[in-house]
Amino acid sequence: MNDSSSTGGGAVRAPAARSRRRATGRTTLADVAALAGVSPITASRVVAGKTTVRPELAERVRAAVEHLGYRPDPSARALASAKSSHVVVLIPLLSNTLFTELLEAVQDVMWDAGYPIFVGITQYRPEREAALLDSYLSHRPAGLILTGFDRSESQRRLIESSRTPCVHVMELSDDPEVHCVGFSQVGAAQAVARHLLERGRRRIAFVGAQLDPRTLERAEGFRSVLQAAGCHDPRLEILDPRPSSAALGAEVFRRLMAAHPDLDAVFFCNDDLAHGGLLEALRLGVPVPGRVSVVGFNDLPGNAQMLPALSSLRTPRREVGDVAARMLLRLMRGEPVDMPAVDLGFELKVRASS
Amino acid sequence: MNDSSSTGGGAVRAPAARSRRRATGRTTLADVAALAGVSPITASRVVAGKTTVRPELAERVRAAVEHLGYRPDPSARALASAKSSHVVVLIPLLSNTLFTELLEAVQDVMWDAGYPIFVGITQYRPEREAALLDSYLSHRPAGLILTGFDRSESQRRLIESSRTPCVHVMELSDDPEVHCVGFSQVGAAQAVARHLLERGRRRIAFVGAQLDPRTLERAEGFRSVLQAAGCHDPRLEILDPRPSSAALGAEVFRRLMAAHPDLDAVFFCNDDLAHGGLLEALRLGVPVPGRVSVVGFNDLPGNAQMLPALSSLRTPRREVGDVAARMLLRLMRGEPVDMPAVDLGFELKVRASS
DNA sequence: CTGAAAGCGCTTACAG
DNA sequence: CTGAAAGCGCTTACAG
Repeated sequence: MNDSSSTGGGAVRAPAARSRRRATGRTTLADVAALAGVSPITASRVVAGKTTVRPELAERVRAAVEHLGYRPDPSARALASAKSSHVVVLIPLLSNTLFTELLEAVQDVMWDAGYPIFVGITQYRPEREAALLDSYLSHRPAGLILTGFDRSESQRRLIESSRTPCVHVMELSDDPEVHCVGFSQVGAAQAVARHLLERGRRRIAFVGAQLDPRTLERAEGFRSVLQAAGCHDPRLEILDPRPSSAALGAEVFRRLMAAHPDLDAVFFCNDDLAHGGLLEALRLGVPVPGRVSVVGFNDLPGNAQMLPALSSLRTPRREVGDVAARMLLRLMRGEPVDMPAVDLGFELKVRASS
Repeated sequence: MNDSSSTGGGAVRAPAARSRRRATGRTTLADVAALAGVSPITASRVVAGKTTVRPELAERVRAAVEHLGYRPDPSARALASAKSSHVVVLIPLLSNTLFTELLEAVQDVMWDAGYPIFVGITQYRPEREAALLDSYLSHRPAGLILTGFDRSESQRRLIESSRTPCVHVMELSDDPEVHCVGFSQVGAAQAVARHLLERGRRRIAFVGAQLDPRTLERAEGFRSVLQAAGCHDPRLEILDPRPSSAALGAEVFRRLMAAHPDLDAVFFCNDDLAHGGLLEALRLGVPVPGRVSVVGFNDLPGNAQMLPALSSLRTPRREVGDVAARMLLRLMRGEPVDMPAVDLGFELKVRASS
């Protein structure tokens, strides 16, 4: 009941007294200050959570805010302080559960901290990311979360000169100036390769799609281990530029089996590829893991239901999102950060397929 | 080379002449106007794309914008015009490909039109949606895209009173005041039920999870057709409140087969449930479609790879996103919209599983 | 701890 | 078609 008076205030106050007035009808900080009997600056300080206000006054202001249903105007705030109160997150795409889980974790933390997030989809295209960065940076975001490090020198300078706190996710850097949260893509792929070698496999194929930087790092890790074991065959390294999908996994598995009947293991760089491969094995009557071991990557939901259940390298994407968001929050507040690079590791989930 | 002078301008112009000046170093519309030799208002009109400026002046302004690398400040713009230039999209979650595809389509259209989008995840929780709406509306977005109609009267009033152009997606309404783009959830489920009846199935189960409004509408459509055919058995209607997943689909399928050995078809309300069901059938040795037909919903990627390939009802989520975004753009520009409700239909993809 | 003044960068209304 | 003035709602310095 009383609430209605706070929004319908347009008719009550400043009734077209001054002709040039542009009435938006919005409850402003001035309204709050007037009701609390303080100056707008003091009201501003209370609303912004500064502690330099006498408790008694602060209480009066809070009561006024409550009574009027006051909500600060983000635009006015951003204009006056030269800083917006939202966070920008740039990810390659939404069609990989990896990124949606990361995003949800970031959003959970940022929402609690009062920061809405802008999500930009780069589609793994550098020009698209550059355009997004350019556009979003003009909003002067409070913080920035970027996927990986694959960008041009001029973009790095753009970010640098904007002085926007920034955290990179999914990869690690040695540069102490760079803040990042992730795990070793190379190391993760090495763990999978070693696992297959330990299972006695020697003719091991690697299947990567999309060919983004992280996929190439995994290929590198895989290759290094196989070369050291003296069983690396470049013909078993399939790098397909098309986007990752079950259909592609099935297609590649079929081709591999036809060309290399002695194949005894396949490491798919993504679980959806592996699902396709596993189903194709079923279709072809190739026993898994009897004849061929199959391992996926990321360990997205659904692996346990596969036939056989799919072994996969579990990547900590929720944790990455969570830790990265908290780190960014510290940077945004100017608080010290323990370590610029946080390695969250990974875990090989061995199931029936290997 | 020349570009660097536009950003490094802080040292060049207004060198701490007036003491109170807060130097942001940003290139402003005033800089553009000065260089072009026009007033800021004229420059503003050119930048905003108004046609009421003499071509010659407009050209000078555009050249100045180009030369200085001027980018309008969104906050200042929003404050002065009482309108932001971004669009808010509220969806239940990111873990359903349905919504990520819809989102990508919306983003594609809005990006081209120059509107960044804010994405809010409601997690199917009304309180969460209410909080998001409250927060995002305070930014005075240029437009709003909402999933479905399931919200309280007070929220509807909040949206209404904000006068934000709004389009609803995934469901249809009769109300001519309401703008929406979607298809008939009831009709889609009826199509699946009829298809199974035509296949000679009589003991048909329905499996729905999450129990959001659209799932319940599908249950309703399914029920109506089976009742009309005289073969509705309430015990075969499984409505599970847990989130949809392959694991849940597998679990429910196993339970159903154990309790009702005479079952001859299952309609899963989501493809991930159906995938789990199909894999469980393989595991149990239940022939599909020999003994049991299986149909999914949405027709997300990967159905063709399943064993057997999964029949599913294809929903037009990309088209929904695309059409909804274009409709919203028209509303935002105050242009007339042909029809307030656009029904995009659906298509039953019959594959080997039914 | 508190406040009067100025300013953030743009656009709205009003005159010409 | 063009512009001088005022204002959007807040915060930053600067004084007390």
